[in-house]
This record gives sequence, C-alpha cells and structure tokens, in this order.
Amino acid sequence: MSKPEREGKWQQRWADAQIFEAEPNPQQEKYFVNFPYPYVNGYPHLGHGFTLLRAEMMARYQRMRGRNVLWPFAFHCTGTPIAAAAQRVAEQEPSQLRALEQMGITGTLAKSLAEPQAWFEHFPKRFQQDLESLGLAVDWRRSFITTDQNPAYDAFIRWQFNRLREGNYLRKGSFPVVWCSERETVVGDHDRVSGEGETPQEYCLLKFRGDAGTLVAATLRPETVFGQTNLWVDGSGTYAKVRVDGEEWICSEQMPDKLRLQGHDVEVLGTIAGRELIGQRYVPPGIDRELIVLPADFCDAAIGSGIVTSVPSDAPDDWQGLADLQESVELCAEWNLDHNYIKEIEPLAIIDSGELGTVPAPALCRQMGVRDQHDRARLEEAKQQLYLHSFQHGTMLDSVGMKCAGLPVDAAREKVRATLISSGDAVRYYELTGPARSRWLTDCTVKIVEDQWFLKYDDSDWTARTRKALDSMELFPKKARAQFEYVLDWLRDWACAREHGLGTRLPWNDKWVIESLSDSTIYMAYYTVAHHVNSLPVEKLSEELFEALFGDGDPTAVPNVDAEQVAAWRDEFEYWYPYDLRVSGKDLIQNHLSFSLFNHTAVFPPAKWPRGFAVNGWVLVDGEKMSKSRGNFYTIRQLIDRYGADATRLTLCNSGEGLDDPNWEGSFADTAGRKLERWLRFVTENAGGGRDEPHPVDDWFAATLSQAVHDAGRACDRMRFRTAMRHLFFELPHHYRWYLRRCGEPHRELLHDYLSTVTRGLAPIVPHLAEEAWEVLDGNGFVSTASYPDGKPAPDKLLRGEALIQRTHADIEAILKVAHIESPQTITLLVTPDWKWQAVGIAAELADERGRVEMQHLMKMARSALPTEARKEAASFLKQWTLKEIPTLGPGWAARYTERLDETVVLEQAADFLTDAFDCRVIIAAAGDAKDEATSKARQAAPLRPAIFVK
RNA sequence: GCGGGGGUCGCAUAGCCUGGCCAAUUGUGCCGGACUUAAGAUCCGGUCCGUUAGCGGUUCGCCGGUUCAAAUCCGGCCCCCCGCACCA
Repeated sequence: MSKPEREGKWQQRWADAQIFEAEPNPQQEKYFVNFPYPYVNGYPHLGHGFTLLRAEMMARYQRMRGRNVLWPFAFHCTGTPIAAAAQRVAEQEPSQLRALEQMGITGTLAKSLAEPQAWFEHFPKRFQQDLESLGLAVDWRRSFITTDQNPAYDAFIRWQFNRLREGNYLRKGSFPVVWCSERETVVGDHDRVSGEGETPQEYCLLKFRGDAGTLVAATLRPETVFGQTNLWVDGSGTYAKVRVDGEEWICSEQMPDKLRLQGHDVEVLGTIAGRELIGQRYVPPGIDRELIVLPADFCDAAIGSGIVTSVPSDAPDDWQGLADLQESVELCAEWNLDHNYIKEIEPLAIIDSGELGTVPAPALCRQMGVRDQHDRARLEEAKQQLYLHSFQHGTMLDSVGMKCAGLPVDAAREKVRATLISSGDAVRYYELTGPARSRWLTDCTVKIVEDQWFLKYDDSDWTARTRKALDSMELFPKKARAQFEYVLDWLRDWACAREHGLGTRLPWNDKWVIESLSDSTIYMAYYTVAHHVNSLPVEKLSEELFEALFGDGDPTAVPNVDAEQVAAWRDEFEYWYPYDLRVSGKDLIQNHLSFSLFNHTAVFPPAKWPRGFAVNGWVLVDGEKMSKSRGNFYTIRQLIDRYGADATRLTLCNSGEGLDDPNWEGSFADTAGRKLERWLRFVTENAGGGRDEPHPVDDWFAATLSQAVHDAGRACDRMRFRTAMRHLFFELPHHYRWYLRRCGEPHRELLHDYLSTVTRGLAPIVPHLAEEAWEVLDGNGFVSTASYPDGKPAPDKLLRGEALIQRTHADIEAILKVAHIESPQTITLLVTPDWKWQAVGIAAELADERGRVEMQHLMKMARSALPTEARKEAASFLKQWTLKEIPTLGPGWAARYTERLDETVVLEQAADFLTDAFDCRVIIAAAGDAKDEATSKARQAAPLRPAIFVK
C-alpha cells in the first residue's frame, strides 16, 4: 500500500470510529487544548503547521495519558483584510489577482472571490481538508467561522460585550484615525492609493502668547522647549487668525479644518501676513523669556501650523536658519531686523547627547557640510541622525526646568508634554506620519473619533486580577513568563471597535463593529457547545441563552429553548472549561494571549481562568525566513504531496522547541520518509520474533528502554516533543544495535516491548505510521487511544556492568588504532586486584566534597589497611588515582565504587562478544596472574577499568 | 533605546538553571568500508589537531573575573531573533 493510501486509510478509520469527537465523561479527567483560529485569507502553510502540530501532539499525547481530550478548530474572518481583498478582486486589481494565482486560484473560483462570502466558504473548507490530510485529531463538528455571517457566534460575542460593559471594563474616549474629509470616512491601509502604513502621530502643539494673539507650533520634541531661542514663520506666506476654543490663534490656513476634525471649536476670523509677524515678541511655554519671530524658508504653511519653534542647539534646521540670518546683514535688513541683536542669539545647551556633545546641531551641520537652510538632503539626514541618537542616548542637563534635569530624553519628553498640556500651554495635536492619499484621490488627514470604545486594559484592578490569573498558569516554556508579566503592565486601553470591516456589531450601537483582536478572547468557551448552538435558529440565540450557558443565567428563563436542554449544554461547558492549553507563536504574547487572559478575568470566575499557554518561535526554512519572495514558502498541501503527512510531521517536530525560531530542514525532510518506512519494515520483520532463553545483557537493554521512555514522557509533559522523539527514534536504536551485537538475537518479550514502546511513543508525532505498526503488532484498537508507555529511570547498578564492557570495547579499539594493530592474536584483560577497590574505598572516605584528599593521611590509612604485599604499588596507584582520576570523575564518583562489581564474571560473560568483535582470542585473568609481556600492563588495572594487553 | 529570547565542533541541534565522568548529544552533509553486476537502500567506521597502547593539545560569539576545576557562574562588549500596538 502506498504511503498516501495508508495515511488516507487511517484518517478514514479514525473518522469512522469517531475517536476524536469529544463527549463529556464525568468519570474521566478532561484536557482541552486549542490553537488561535487562523485568519482565512489563504491556505495553511508551514508556519501554521509548526504551531498547530504542537497543539496536535499535545492533544494526542494527553489522550494516550488517559485524558478525555477536546481539540477543536475554527476560523477567523473578522476585520478588514478579507473585506478589502474581496473588494480588490471585484475591482480586478492585478496584484490581488496575482496573489490568488500564486495560491493556484484562477477562473470561476477567482471571480467568485469578489464576495467576502466566497472566502468564508472556500478557505475554511480547504483548511480543514489540508489539516485532515495531515492527520489532525480534531473534533471538526465544533468548527465555525466568526462575524455576523455566523448568527450563533455573533450572538455569543454580543453577550460577551454586554457583560464587559456591565462589568465596567469598557470606556468611551477619543482616538485618532486616518480620515477622508470628502467621503467622511476612515481610510484604512487597503483604501489608499499611496501612503500605506502612514498613521496618526501625536504632536505637542505649543502656544506662544503675544499682542497679536497666540501663535501655535507643533513639535515632536517638547522636551526641547528649554532650548528655544526664537520662532520661525514663512515671511512670504499668509496665516489665518482663528478663534479656537475661546482663544485667538494664529496658524496656517490649512490648520482650522484639521483642528475642527480633531475636536476643537474653530471659527476663522481673518488672515494675517507672515511678514507682519516678523520681529514681534512672544512668550513661549515652559521658559521664562520672550522670543522673537524670525523668517525661515523651511517653514511650510502646509505642515502643522506653519509656525516652528526654534531650538538651534538640537535642531539642524533651526541652527542653519539662524546661521543664515546671522551671516547676512542684507537678509536682516530685508526683514527690518536688527542684525546685531540677531547675531547675539546663541544656542542653549539643554541635552547631553553623548559623543555628539551638548550642542549637537551646529556641530553636526558643520561636520556634514550643510551649505544653508536650502540644503534639504543634508539637513534631513542630520535631523534623522540627531533625533534618533538623542532619543536613545540623550540626558537632560541641569540647565533645564520642570524637574527634568538628569532624566533620559524619552522620560523628559513625556513629563514636559504632560506638564504643558495640563497647564494649558500646549495641546495634543495629530498629523500623519507621511502623506496618504485615499482611493477617492483625496489627501487624508487625522480625525479624532470621539465616541471610540476602549477595553480598559490599563485599569490597575483589572491588571492585578489578570496578573493573579497568570501566576497560577502553566507556561511552556517557563521562560516566557517574564515577557507576559511585562506585557500585562505595559498594555494600555485598546480601541476595540471599528467603523469598517467584518465582525460582530456592538449590541448597543450598530455603527460599530467589534475589532478582530477583541472578538477572539474568550471564544474558546464557545467550542464547548459549538456543535449544539451553531445551527440554532436566530430566535433561540438570545442573550438569556448565553447567560445561562456561560454566565449566571437561569436555564428556565431562556426563551424558545427547553430548560433541560440548556442545563445539559451548560454541564458540557462546566465539564470542559477552562481550557488547559492554548498554543501560539510568541508574537501573540503581547496582544492576543494577554487579551484572552484579561477577558477571562473579566467575564469568568477564577475557576474558569485559562490553565496554560504555550508559545514558540517562528519557523525558518533552512535557516532563512519563510517568504513568498524568497521562494521558500510552502503550504501544508505542498508538503504533504511531496513528503507525506507523517514525514512532514516528523520534520516539523524535529525543527525545534522552546522560544527559539524552529528550523525546517529540507535535508531532514528528504530522509524522514525513508526513516519512517525503515521503522515499519523493522517492526514487520521482527514482530513475534526473538529467543526465549535469557541472556545477561537483557536486563541492561530493558533498563535502557525503560529509561528512554521515562525521559520521553517527561519531555512530552513539558511539550518538548523533539526531545522525546530523539530519545525514542534516534537514540534507542543505537542502544538496540549494541544490544544485538552483544547477544546476537533479542529476547522475545523484550523485543516486543521495544517495538510496542517505540510505536506508542511515536504515535502523537507520526500517527499513521504508528497505527500501521500497531496493527502489525496485534495491538488492541487504535494506537491513538492506547496508553503512552511507562518507564522508570534505570538503576545505576544495572548500567555499570554494561558500561564496563562498552568502555573496555572502546579502549581496545583505541589501542588497535593508535598502535596500528590490524589483526590481533590475543587480547588479555587483566582484572584489578581486590586491594585496589579497597584503596579507592579509603580515598572515597577521606575525600572532601571537592574531591580533595589529604595525601599523608591517605597513605597512613592505606599502609595499615592494605595487604603487605601491595603496599609498594599502592602508594603510586593512590597518588595517580587521587590526583588524576578523581578530578575527571566528577562529583558523586564515590558512589560508583562503593559496591564492588565482580569484573571477572562480567567480562567472562562478554568474552564471546569480544572474541567475535575483534576476531581473536580473549583471555580474562587477574592482574596478579599476568605473565610475560603482559606484566608491564598489569599495573594499569584499576577498578572498573581492566588493564589491556594486545598481542 | 526599552522588554524578552538567543550565539556550541561544515550546517542544524542537545548540554548551561543545579560547575567536574564534556572534545561535548543527535540529525544532516561529507569521507571510507561491507553488501550489490551497478545505482539506490541498508549496515559498519571516520569527520577540531596531533599521536606506534587506551593518550596529549586546542575549542563552545569576544574580553576579563571567580574557582583546585568554566560551554556551564559573575562583569563588560559585539552580533542575531521577537515585540514596542490599535493590525491580523
């Protein structure tokens, strides 16, 4: 039977037997594992595969540990990507069509994808097919999609948000968005013809008060107010006089509209020429002196307020503008400025920027050879460089105010901003990070949405409770905990609703659609009853139903649904929930997983809080990031077609564990299938075989096998499946081969034990192959539902004798190699005399915990304890032993020498093996009986290390 | 810059918490041998340097320290990955 046929056969049999369809069983301990539902705008790929498989292996492992396992799966459609992609298909956008084509989607199917509906139908179906082909042990009955396309799920999410609102976990606030004034709509990335990725950026709008009104200037660096020396305006431009929130402002003519969008009360009063402002004096925020208004050509009335505050110490533009004026009497005269006064303006040192000094802008301008204020390229570069550098390394000098002296720049920035805003000397103001143009060909601006809903992740009580939930969770790997703890504190309020895209509408205001990271936080609870409620008609999907299923509701109060039915479903939720494990990539720590935890502590009592998170790195392909442009992007389907499901799973399992990025190795994948076939052949050829008589080395292999299984089980408990796989699949065969070399033919029961153990141990990883092997072994039922093998650590004593043989074998090989002896005639093994054991025992008693032995004391003890004839040799032996051997043996060495091993017996049992191995006579003798040339080697004999003489 | 995780013998990985049986696991690649008409598969051996007796030398990002003893502990530096959000 071919591999695909075999894998298909088992998938069919599992489905027929419904072994993965989870039903509550109060007698049995449950285990609920899940994976963040994937966003279905493509097919499952290698990246999904790795994380997914970890959940899958855990599900299968826990089932074999006797747990009743729930492992469900669903699909996420909320948000803008699918809606936008469908729109683009409708518009026949070439890049979108190409993307589909890359996935092999053309013709009618491609055409149909102009409707989001078609995406929901096509991709989840294919996802499921591909994952079934991979052999996933999922209960597919519970599958669903999100958004209002699915009324039941939709109702569930509405229930969740009602609960959040009742619990006061939501607040309304303002939030900046990218806006098209023409269409009066939010402009997402997908709605732009240029400027994708540009976002609103918060500026600090500074107010400068003077006779003509209040000049306003936007800055990203409020901490530099201490270094202001003047103001800049566009002398040839025209400014607007505007009444803003009761104050009279002077700003660019574009600004009133922007201010209005940002929630200010704006009335345009008239205009004023820039020229008129020049030479006037204004009182700046943050410092205590008047500033003069000067002309500058880099002032652009189209950006911000068209007015710029000047900090020549730290802003290259400002320095250069000032320098240009200072160097030109004519220029000053042109603007009616007193050149002498201008010349006296000097930059003020306010920030220590490390190697760039305390007045970095002039220095940098000179160093880069900036010609004048029109040398834009150099000035831009200087600005970039300086901005980043002082943000990262800068410290405020003692000359600054507002208690900022000594603070790092980023901290000072926050402090100054907050101080100025609260004193009314500045206001928050937003501009885009760069120009963006909408699909309707309008330039976008920033609008403050006033009634934006937020989840209050910043709330300290909520955070504290969530932190408590985290404390009682199990994390895989444990190392991830620090990152989680940091994130819970760091999270701020989250804008949880959108005016566009797909999703569930806020129950109390259907203008808002719940955002995709907010409708995916507690839905794991929905899995517990999904197969019951998915198909319910709308009239049964009441608030009361979900309150009775997941909250505090009364089952008898549910409209249109039988109370007993509701109670039964509630019992299922009670049985399965909380989830025991959620597996994802480590990038979700900072949003999705933390959100999930927050929402659980808001909606559910502590008994229903999540029990475990597992996170992992992002899969690399042969050491490189996977990407379509590199040509190393693989879908699960492609991998299965090329390697088969089991080989794909084995390679994924082998690619890594822990937080490091796992690495899919092509060369491993190429040989994985062969390795698996080899195991199956091995099982087939050996099932039922073996001898019945015992052999001395049987016990050793039995112990080694048991130890390996024990280690593998412990590794699986910690989700270290690669470690487990390596123990069972790569290391055990080495031991088995040694075992065969030692005894020729394996013992019947032990052989069966070996085959059965490895087969079951591999079942979570490569289930199809394991089923096939299990059938060959006449196993009971499916291996998928068999019990994971048990093992225990091997007793040292059992390993010691075999270690002696292995060591001796290796020593002989080394000697033959180094001495260039091709075919030895006789190998004599000279077993150490009793008194050496005794001597080692004495040394062990005298050794301190560092392994040091007081030599004089040792010799004295040895003299009285050891037989007379040995005394002469004992001195040199003990010296060698204590100085040279002990340090290399490591701590705990003494234990291995306390119980004497009868080396003669052990070696004699292995004599046939050694004779065969080296194809020569092997003599075992006491060191004291050494004859002829062998005598010279006899002295080397030590406990557990016989002297060897080769002839 | 901030938070987190890393850097090991061609490549990939184990070991590090709890220092010493660590020249260091396992896979892959490569080399040699057996089997085979051959290829493939399989099995055996080798794969830091040196070595005519089981040994010696030099290694675990770089520099320094602690210790009888450091891949492992401490300090500094360099480099890589993830995240720094309102997006799935």
